Amino acid sequence: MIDPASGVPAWRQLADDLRRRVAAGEWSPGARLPSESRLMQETGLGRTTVRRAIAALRAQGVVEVQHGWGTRVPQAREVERIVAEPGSVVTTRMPTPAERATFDVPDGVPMLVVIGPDGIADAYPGDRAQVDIL
Amino acid sequence: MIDPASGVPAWRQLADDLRRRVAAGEWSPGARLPSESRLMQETGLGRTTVRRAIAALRAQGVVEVQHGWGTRVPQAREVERIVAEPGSVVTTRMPTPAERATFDVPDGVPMLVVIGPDGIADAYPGDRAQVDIL
DNA sequence: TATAATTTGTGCGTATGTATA
DNA sequence: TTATACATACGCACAAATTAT
Repeated sequence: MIDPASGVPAWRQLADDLRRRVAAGEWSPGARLPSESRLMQETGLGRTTVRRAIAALRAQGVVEVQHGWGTRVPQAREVERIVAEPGSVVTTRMPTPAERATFDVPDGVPMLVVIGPDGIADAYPGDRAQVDIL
Repeated sequence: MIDPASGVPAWRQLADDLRRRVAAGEWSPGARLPSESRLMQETGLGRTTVRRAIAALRAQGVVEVQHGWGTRVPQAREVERIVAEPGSVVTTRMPTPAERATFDVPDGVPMLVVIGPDGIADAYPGDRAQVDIL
């Protein structure tokens, strides 16, 4: 799984792998991800490397870490995670009055706009969505 | 170049190829891309298929098309195109007062926030930036 | 000014494969 | 299984815009 000769840092390979598995729904929200020790065993990596991967995922909001308990996918996921295909373009703008009405977007919240490879644009309220690039 | 047996529609393969070549700077802004007829010759595709690929790129702002002249990379590119690495997360929010000052962001313009695979976040004014996923 | 060549815009019909009812 | 709908892809013809001769 982790390829030391690929040129990609090991912590990044592990983070990428975990991010993909979270996006695939391997762990339901609230469920515990493998512990640091377990990840060390499964991957053969050191603790520093494993922790660095998890730190990156925490910063991205992909996982939550609770001291003494473990790592989990955020429970009530207030943000929808949109997986952007290669060939997409992501922009942002303020919502139109129509979008404010249909999505019930609060004042001061921008929209995330994903223009797919087919040129079709989808807009999501910025307080409830984020785009994952896998 | 275009592989009919790949399962990916031919127009999408062509669009992806052209998008990558534009991002690589193969055509400087204002320069003319190959005409529809040329792309038909080079790829062996029909005109409908070639035009569909270009339509997708137009919708994404990757190219501009001028009737009777041709297709070009937008001249004065008012938006900065950020290429997002796999493993990144894209969100949006309104700028902080500090960002408004340093970037000179007009009222009502949100920020595009790219959190890299390393967990480091970069924010760009939404009216001057968009994220490409290659 | 006029003409021709090139290029994109638009509309038509046809065929094939795939997903859905 | 059949029928329907949709996406993809091809070919053709003509209109409109641009540029060079």
